[in-house]
Amino acid sequence: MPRKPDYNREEIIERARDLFWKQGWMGTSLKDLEATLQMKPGSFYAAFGSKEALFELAMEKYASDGAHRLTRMAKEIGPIRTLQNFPVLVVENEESPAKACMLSKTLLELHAHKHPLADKANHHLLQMEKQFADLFRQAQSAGEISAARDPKTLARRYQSDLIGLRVSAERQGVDAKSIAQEIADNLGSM
Amino acid sequence: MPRKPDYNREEIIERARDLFWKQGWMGTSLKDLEATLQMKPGSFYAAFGSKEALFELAMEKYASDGAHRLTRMAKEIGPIRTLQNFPVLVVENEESPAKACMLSKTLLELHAHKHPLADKANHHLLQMEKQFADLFRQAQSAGEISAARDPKTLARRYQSDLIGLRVSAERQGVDAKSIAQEIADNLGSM
DNA sequence: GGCTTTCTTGAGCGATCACTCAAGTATATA
DNA sequence: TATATACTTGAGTGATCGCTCAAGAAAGCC
Repeated sequence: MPRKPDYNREEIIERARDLFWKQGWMGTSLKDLEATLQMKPGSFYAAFGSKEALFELAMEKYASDGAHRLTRMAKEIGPIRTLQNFPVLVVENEESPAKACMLSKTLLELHAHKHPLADKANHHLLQMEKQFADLFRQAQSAGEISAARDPKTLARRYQSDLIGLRVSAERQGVDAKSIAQEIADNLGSM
Repeated sequence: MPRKPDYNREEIIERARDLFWKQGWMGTSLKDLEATLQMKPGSFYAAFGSKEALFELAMEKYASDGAHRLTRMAKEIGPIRTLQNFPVLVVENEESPAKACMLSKTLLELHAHKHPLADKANHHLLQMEKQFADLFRQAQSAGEISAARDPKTLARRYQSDLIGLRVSAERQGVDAKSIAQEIADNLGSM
């Protein structure tokens, strides 16, 4: 009977993700969203309920897309090369809205305010860490790196370095590709 | 002839620094500042001119205090132990307004908006990097670490790792002290 | 075509933003 | 003590914040 929405919901969420990723939570106003998503306030609130609800969807999309990309890479080139290539790819990607990780940015911006979105960002980061640990475990099983060290410890350090790399990549006058290459090289000699 | 201010300017800047450091630029309103600094808007604007001007002073204080602390440490315990201890100290300090670096936070928050404060944060980060490079150079001269690698490259990587560490320390459920210890240990075997 | 149902539109809500300024108050000099 | 010179106060500025809702437009079913 009724009318269907004029927009593609998934595409809207992706555009919102890119805008939030780039500008942050407080740095993105509803005017910004209206312009980028081509939606008037009424449609926006009918579709998503609130700015916060959309941010949550955007962050989930960010996290799950990242997880899928990692899984796909691991299938294609194996765990150790995935771990080595990932930092380089992230830094080299000229199309992404920002070099820095959206989850880190959200955490840093909202942690002090005890905003629920900060906890959700942390949750996604923990999931990512688990995925890294899995890849290290697989690399050890395949004999690609030494089995002496705890994969969870390796993942924790790897993620921390990756976060630092991605913040550095956001800076001007810093050769982030070199840092990424160093991280990759370090993994090669373990 | 005139009346003197009721407040100590340096102390006010320190309190502003702590609040901005914790809550960020957009996350800190003038109401917040009025409450924390115990200043009414009129006094505030007479003393500092704008929120932005005070943030800049706060960031300068943050940077110069950090630089002095590093210099002092290097005099007391030498360059390599300074580089090793610094990450551990930063993570263990329970009194600091936030674990993450104020400069990184400012950069991430304001870079996309091309806000002048983002450039100033980057400038201070570059100064810090230079100081780290100096410490690596001193450590090489003293024979404490191998002279094979470029001190600037070492500093760049060190700072990137430090930034990652400090973001990680802001998270819940992450053992940042272990990461800090790993960074320190790595420097020991170079 | 008429009816129902949903979507879109955009003016406008109260709250809060960074900031201003006229009036009042305190202090050092004369 | 009188006066000049800041400094402090806080109500109030226009702009923008996230968000609401009544009215109009479009599409599926009879």
